[in-house]
Amino acid sequence: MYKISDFADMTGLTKETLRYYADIKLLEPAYIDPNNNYRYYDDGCFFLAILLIKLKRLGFTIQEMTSVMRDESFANLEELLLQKKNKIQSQIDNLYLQIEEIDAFLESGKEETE
Amino acid sequence: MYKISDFADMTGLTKETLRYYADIKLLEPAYIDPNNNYRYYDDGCFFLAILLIKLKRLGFTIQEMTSVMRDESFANLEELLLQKKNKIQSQIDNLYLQIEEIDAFLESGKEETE
DNA sequence: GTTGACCATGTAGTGCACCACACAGTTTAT
DNA sequence: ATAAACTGTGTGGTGCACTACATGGTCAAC
Repeated sequence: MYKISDFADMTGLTKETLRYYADIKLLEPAYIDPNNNYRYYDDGCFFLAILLIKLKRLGFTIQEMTSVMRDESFANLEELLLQKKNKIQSQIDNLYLQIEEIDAFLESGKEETE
Repeated sequence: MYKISDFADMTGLTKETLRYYADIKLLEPAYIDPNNNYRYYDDGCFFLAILLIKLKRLGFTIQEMTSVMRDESFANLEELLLQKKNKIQSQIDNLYLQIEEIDAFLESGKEETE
């Protein structure tokens, strides 16, 4: 069992982030001492934290990560990853549309000065 | 000279947005009556508003639009559009990296279950 | 001249993902 | 036993681009 500072060092997350993740029930401590409310994390939490950090790098939002965490067996992890891929692809498509619109705008500007 | 509600109807921006744009000096009224502080917009403002709305559709942030507006002659508009294109391209590149990472993660998951 | 529509200001709230701080209780080391 | 280091809670702030009030003054129509 690790206290919050130790766990912060282990994971690279800050204590504040851990407190925040606990508040929003994204990553809850394995045990909370009822006497002083100290949070205690264990190796299961560590595994989950590593996964969270990985997902964060993959562009997952807190909400999306919460979906992953709610599914304790991770049976749907692959499905959620595929969903996320589709979301990112949509974002890319939208950004390409913006580029096209900018190109069109640049072209229209040129015509006016011709 | 148009009062704020008329100008809001003309542009499709809300009164609140116009007030906000005035506050941050993105789009200032042509005249402010010193007696009652009423904002009055003119056709020059209308031209600028149309440009702003266009830029917003192209993905420009308020800060980026402010850069455009500061340059009254719009001599640098093309340059700023090209800069924005590059920024969007970077975003796209990053999103592709995220997709690649998700693919790698999916692959690693498959290996583990083999 | 009074009602209703309009205008102003200022403040607070939205969603995201935290960070920073003040204050107070607890634990650990000496 | 005391001081340092740690923990907790709660509140407010960040940046973005607004939106939504509440309150009060102003203008136009009848």
